[in-house]
Formats: sequence, C-alpha cells, structure tokens
Amino acid sequence: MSALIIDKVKKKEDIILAALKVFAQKGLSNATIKEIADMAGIGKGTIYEYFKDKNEIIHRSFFYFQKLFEVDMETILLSDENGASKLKNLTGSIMGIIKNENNDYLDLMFDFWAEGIKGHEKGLMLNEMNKFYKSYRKLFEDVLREGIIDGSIRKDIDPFETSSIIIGTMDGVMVQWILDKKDIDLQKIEKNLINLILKGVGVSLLDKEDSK
Amino acid sequence: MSALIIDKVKKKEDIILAALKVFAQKGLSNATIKEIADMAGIGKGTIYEYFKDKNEIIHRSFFYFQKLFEVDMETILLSDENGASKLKNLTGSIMGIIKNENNDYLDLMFDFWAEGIKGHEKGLMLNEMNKFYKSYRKLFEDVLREGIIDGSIRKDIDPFETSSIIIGTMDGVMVQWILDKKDIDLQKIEKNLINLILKGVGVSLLDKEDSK
Amino acid sequence: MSALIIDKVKKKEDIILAALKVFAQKGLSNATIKEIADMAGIGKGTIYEYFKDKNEIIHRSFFYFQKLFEVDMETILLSDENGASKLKNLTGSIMGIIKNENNDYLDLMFDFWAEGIKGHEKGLMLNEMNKFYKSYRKLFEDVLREGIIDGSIRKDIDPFETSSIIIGTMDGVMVQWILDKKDIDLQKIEKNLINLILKGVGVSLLDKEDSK
Amino acid sequence: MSALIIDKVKKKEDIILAALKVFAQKGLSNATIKEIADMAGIGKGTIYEYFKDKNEIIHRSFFYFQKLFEVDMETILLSDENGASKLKNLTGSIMGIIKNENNDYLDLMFDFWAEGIKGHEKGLMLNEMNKFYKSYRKLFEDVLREGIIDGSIRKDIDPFETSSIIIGTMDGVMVQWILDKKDIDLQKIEKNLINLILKGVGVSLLDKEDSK
DNA sequence: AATGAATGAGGCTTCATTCAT
DNA sequence: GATGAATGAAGCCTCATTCAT
Repeated sequence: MSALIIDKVKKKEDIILAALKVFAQKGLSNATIKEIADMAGIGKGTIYEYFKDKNEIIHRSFFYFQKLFEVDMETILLSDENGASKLKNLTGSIMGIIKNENNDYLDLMFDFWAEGIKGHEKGLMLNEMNKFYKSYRKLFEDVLREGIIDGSIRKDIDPFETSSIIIGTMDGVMVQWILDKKDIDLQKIEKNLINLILKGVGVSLLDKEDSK
Repeated sequence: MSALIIDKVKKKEDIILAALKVFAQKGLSNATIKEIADMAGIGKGTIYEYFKDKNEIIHRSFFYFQKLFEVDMETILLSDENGASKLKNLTGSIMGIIKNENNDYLDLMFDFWAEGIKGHEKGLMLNEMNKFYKSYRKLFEDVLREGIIDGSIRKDIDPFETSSIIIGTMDGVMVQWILDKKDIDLQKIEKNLINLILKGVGVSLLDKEDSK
Repeated sequence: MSALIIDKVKKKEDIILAALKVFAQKGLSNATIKEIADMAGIGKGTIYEYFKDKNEIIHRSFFYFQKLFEVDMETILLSDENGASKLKNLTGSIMGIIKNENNDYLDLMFDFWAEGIKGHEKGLMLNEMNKFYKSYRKLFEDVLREGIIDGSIRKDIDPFETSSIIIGTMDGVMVQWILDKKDIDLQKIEKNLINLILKGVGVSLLDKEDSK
Repeated sequence: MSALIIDKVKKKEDIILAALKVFAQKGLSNATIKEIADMAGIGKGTIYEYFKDKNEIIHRSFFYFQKLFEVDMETILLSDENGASKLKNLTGSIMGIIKNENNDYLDLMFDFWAEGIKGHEKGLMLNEMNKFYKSYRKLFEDVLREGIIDGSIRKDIDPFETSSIIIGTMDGVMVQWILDKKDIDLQKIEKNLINLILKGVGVSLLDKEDSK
C-alpha cells in the first residue's frame, strides 16, 4: 500500500522529468502531451492518471525545476567566517549550480519566467517565483548585514538593493551563457564576478596611493 | 507612390506594435493572429498582406523590440570624461531605457530569449541576439580598457569578462523588476548598482584605515 | 462607341485566354483569380468588371474551349465523295485538331469533363457538352448512313451506336496521348485508327481466301 | 493484435470508400475533410489518425479506384481460343467492368485524369496511370500478336498502336456514357464496338462481291 | 474604367482531453 | 491501472469578392 503510493509519486516524478526535457527542447506551448508521454515511455492517456491537465504538468515541472536551484545554505551560513567570505561562498555555490546543472533544463528558465508573468495561472507561478527571489535576497541581505557588522562589508551600501543586484548579476551572466556558450566562459566569469562584487572596478584615491 | 510605400511601411509598423502588445500579454505561441488583427484594428486576412506568416511577425517584432534597446552611445563615448565616468554614464543610460520603457513590451524579453534558443528559426534570432550582446560587451570592454589606461579603472580586472558581468547585472535586475515591480525599486537599484560596480561591496585594508 | 464594345469584347477574350492557360496549369479549383489577372496583365479587381464571379469565368472558358474543337465540316460534307471517304476525312480532321492544338489547353478536357458532371452549374455545362457530343454523333451518323446508301459502308452496322464509338475512339486515344505523350505517337495512331475503323482487325473468310 | 491491424486496415478502407463517394460528388478539390468524415461516420480529427493529409487520401483513393478496373485476365488469356476470340472476350470483360461498376465512383475517372497531369504530386499519379495504361496496352498487344500468328487477326495492323486505339475506344464511349447515360446505351454500344473492332465499318471489294 | 487593399468565410490541420477496453 | 483511438475546438492561412480611390 505504502509501496503503491511511493510508486505513484515516483511515476509523477518520472513524468515531470520527461516533461522538463521536452519543455526545454520545444518550449512550454509547443511541447505536446504525446511527446512527453513518449519521453517518459508511457502512453498518452496515462499522463492524465497523474495530472489533471497540461497546465498542471507545467506547474509541477516549474516547482521541480525551482528545487534544482535551492542550495543547501546551512553549511555556509553557519560557518564562522566573516560576511565577505560567506558572500563569496554563497556566490560561488550558486554559480556552481548554474555551471554544473545537467543543463538540459537550464534553458527552461526563460520559459518559466515568461509563463510566470503571463500564462493561465500566472498568479500561482509568479507568486512562487517572487517567494523564491525574496528568500534569496533575504539570504544575501543577511550576509551583507553580517559583513557590515563584522567590518568586512562596506557600511555605505544598501543591503536590500545590493542583494538584489548581486543575484541579478548571476542571472544575467547565466542569460548570456545560455545564449552563447561558446563565447561565454562561466569559469572565468565566476572569478571576475566575485572580484567585482567585492572590490568593484573603480580605482579609489587610496588605491592610487596604494599603487605608488 | 512614395506615399503608398510610406503607408505600407507605416502599416507594417502598426501591426508589429499591435503584435508586440498581444505577444507581451499572451506569449508568442498563445497569441493568435485574430488577436493581433483586432489589436491593430484590422481584419484577420489583412495581416497576411503584410507578413508571410505568424513566424515572420514574430521575427519582425523581435527586431523592432531589439531596436528599443539601442542607445545612442555617441555622446557618451565621445565625451572627454575618463573611463570610469563613461562607464557610469553608459550604465545609467541603459538603466534609463529599462526604466522608461513603455513597458507593455518589456515582458517580452523572456519570450524572445526562450524563442531564440528554441522555436523554428532558432538560428536567426539566436544569432541576432548574440550579435546584440557581443556589440554591447564590446562597448563596455572598450570603456573599461580606456579606464584602465587613464587610471580610472583597476588594472587587475579582465575587461572582457567584466563587461559581460556588468551587462548581466542590468539584465538580472531587470528580471527581478519585471517579476515583482512592487518589491523592486529600479531607481534605488540604479544608484547602488553603479556604486557596486565601481567600488564593490568589500572593505579593503585601506578602506579600513580610511574609516579610522 | 462601337469601338468601346469591341474593346470590351476583346478584353473578355483576353481574360478567357489567360484563364484557360492558368486553368490548364493548375486545374479549375486551384487556379486563383490573382493568377488569371497576372496572366492577363491586368489588376485583380478588373476581372470583376468583365465577369460576375469565378464560376462565370469557368463557364465562358468552357464555351471558348469548346469552340476550338469545332471543325468546319462544310467542305467535307458537301464534297461528292462517298460516305467512307467522308468518314475518313472527318476523322482525319478531328485528329488534326487534337494533334495541332496549341496544347496548353488540351489538358483542360479532363477538368471540364469533371466540372461538367459536378460543379456548381453542372446542368449548364453538362447540357452544353451533351449538345456538343450529340451534334458530333449526328454528323458521323449522317455520314455513315450516306455510306450505307452509297455502298461504301457496311449495311449491318448501327449508325447511331457506331458514331458514338468512332468519336469515343478519338477521345480515348487523346486521353492516352495527354497522359503520356512520349509513349503515344498520334501520327501513327491516326493511320491505324482510320484503318481499324474501316476494316477492323479481324480476318474474314474472304480475307483468308484473298491472302492465298 | 492481429485484429487491431485488420481493424486499422479496415478503417482506412472505410475512409477511402467514403472519400471516393464524396470526391465523386464534389470533385477532388471541392470535397472537404469534414464531408469525408461525415460520410465515413467518424470525427474530422479521426481522419488524421489514418492519413497524413488530404493529399494522401487522394492518392490512396486513386490507387483503390484503379484496382476496381483490374480484370482477372487469366481465364481469358489461358483459354485455347484464337486471338480474335480472346480480343472479343477481353473487350467484353472491360466493358463489363465499366457497365457494372457500382458507379458512384466512375465519374472520378475525369478527376483523376485531371489531377494526374496537374496537382501537387503529379508525378506519382501520372506515373501510376501510365503504368496502368502500359500494362493494358501490353495485354491487348499480346493478344493481337497471337491472333496475327493464329491467323485470326489481320497481318497488316500495328499491334502496338492498335491496342492503344482499342483501349481508347472503351475509354471514349465511357466518357460519353458518363456524360449522358440517357442517350448512350452501353449494352448496345458493346455489341457494335466488338463488331467494329473486328470487322470495321468499311465495305471491301470482297464484301461487295459477297453481297451480290 | 481600373485597381489592389481589405476582408472574413471557410478549409486544413493540430492536439489536449476523454473514455472504452 | 494503462492505453491509445476518437474527437472537436481552435488556430493558421487562402482566396474570392468588395469597394474606395
């Protein structure tokens, strides 16, 4: 009995994984139920034993997709490093997810963003996305505040806006990478990115003196 | 005669503007020709007097959309300010476009990104997007190099990777803003963003001494 | 004034000739008004100044087409040859039309046959076709009777049925010729055809004796 | 399993039979998928489970239609009658098919002829038609040669051209019959046709003497 | 008189969903 | 529970016809 439930759950996951692959190849609208069923190795009708309709598959796929980006932050946040170090580790972790992602799925980011602000159950997905971003921002915000207190992060920054910017930076380079994997080298980007976040690109007066 | 050509061009543009609105509301796939025609205030069949098929509308809309993001860089680039100042102005200009954009259209960014890497004529649009990003990166790269030479930008950054990151930063905050215009205040973001790019968030030893 | 009427008539004929060409290439249903107008070197709308609708063009084209097959029989029929000779000449004349026909049009035979027994104004065209065939049969019937009387045609044939058969023979070889002009040599066919009609293929007892 | 295959084949045939009826009534181009589906007693979409598109239906219908005209020649050809008798039987057989054909379909002859030399996949059908006619001509040609050898057919005819003519004769009377079933009596035609083929209509010198 | 831009009815086709097996 | 045959709503596109110029 319990086994049956597990099987049911397992099969739903199988279908979602198949759906994610097809969605990533064709886009949410252009993917057909037939294609998803074929990819999952089951019959077209069977899909409907596990999901109400195509929309539900999209939403479940979205939730599943989102989980792939959840980092286990505990080890980072509970370490006794200073804020700047934690920020560095956090950033590295997220870049690692993007980089290592078994990236049949990553392309879907765009589709879900697009679907989130349009689509039938717009509200549901948009809400979930915003929750996702909010928690991310909170994470970075906390680390930034910690750094301000421990003196490793500049006092004159706004932790809230800045957290938004740092996260954006990673999304943004991901976009360019997805669009042009040949031209963009995520490995190199990562180093420069952390460098930029911590030190900026500008030269201060002190830097100048430093360089004397 | 000349008037007719102008009218023809004008009408194509009208249709594209209508299409952009509908695409932004419904998504590229879900938008129907009927909806576009209605939005343009013309008959369904008329669309086909101006465009071969729906795909052509999508592509033309994309090109039109892309033009909205083209900034007139000349005044910035030809000024006699130093590289850091130019970088600041450039960033501000682009943020200005995002901010001021008559934002029925901005949502489409996601759809075009998604369509670019999928969709039927994937190659065409992807190519165009990459050209767009390449030229943007080149722009920033040149300014960064200029700054390195004039001493306003740190020597130890990689101009190519960094240009990619800076552009990404703006795309990334745009994403969050589109998804949640209530929570994200682009105005404030802009200031912090330029600040972050120039100075970073980290505190150097010199900063620390400075703060004494 | 009279010139204007003539112009009008001339232009109708131009359109019909254009229509015939397009019909022959594309078929009645698949030919478009635009194609006909282009072929006639006039505007699409102009067609409707001369014809009520596409159906009228089809019918007028049919009538025009039919005229191409009308032979001037007088010289043949009024000659003082015997029936068999007249039959031979008549057959040769018709084969000549088929053979010499500027054969962009000949293919249309099938379309008109098909349209005649279906199509919107089925009755009209079918009636016309049957009138055409009736008069042809009458022609041959009269010649056959003449031959029976003058002793050049066998007494034991049925002039009515036989006229139908002789005409059919020519239609039938035309069909094969249209379908496969490489394999079918109308020139040779013609000789054999007249031979067959007059003498048949069978060997009579008398023939046998004759061949001794 | 085997039953399923049979059912699938059976259903395809049902659809083709329905299509043939509708095609015969409306013409190939004017027949709609909806009409075919209705005639077959199934849903519009179901058609596409069995056929790729309308064109495939047309082609399959054509092949099916063509089979209706295939005669089982064996019994005729293997008989020990002479060539002339075989010719007579062959002709009678074919006339029988035309006559007895459950003739909702016969009208389609024109449409297929027309489609064959135009239409999208012109080559395919034309080729098939020509194969059909070629094999028919070969059949008659062989019989004629046989007759020439056994002395029942005149030596001075060309078997190839003549076979073409004889087949044409039957097509030709079929045309007249289809166009005007009231006026044309196939029954009577048949007798006269065989008579004409064997003896011709002309009176030879020998005939004349014979009639003394 | 001549035109061609505009139109929408109507055709073909796809595909999410149902349901009988 | 699993399936896929059947379905029809809905979308794209064509094209005969109208009509303002």
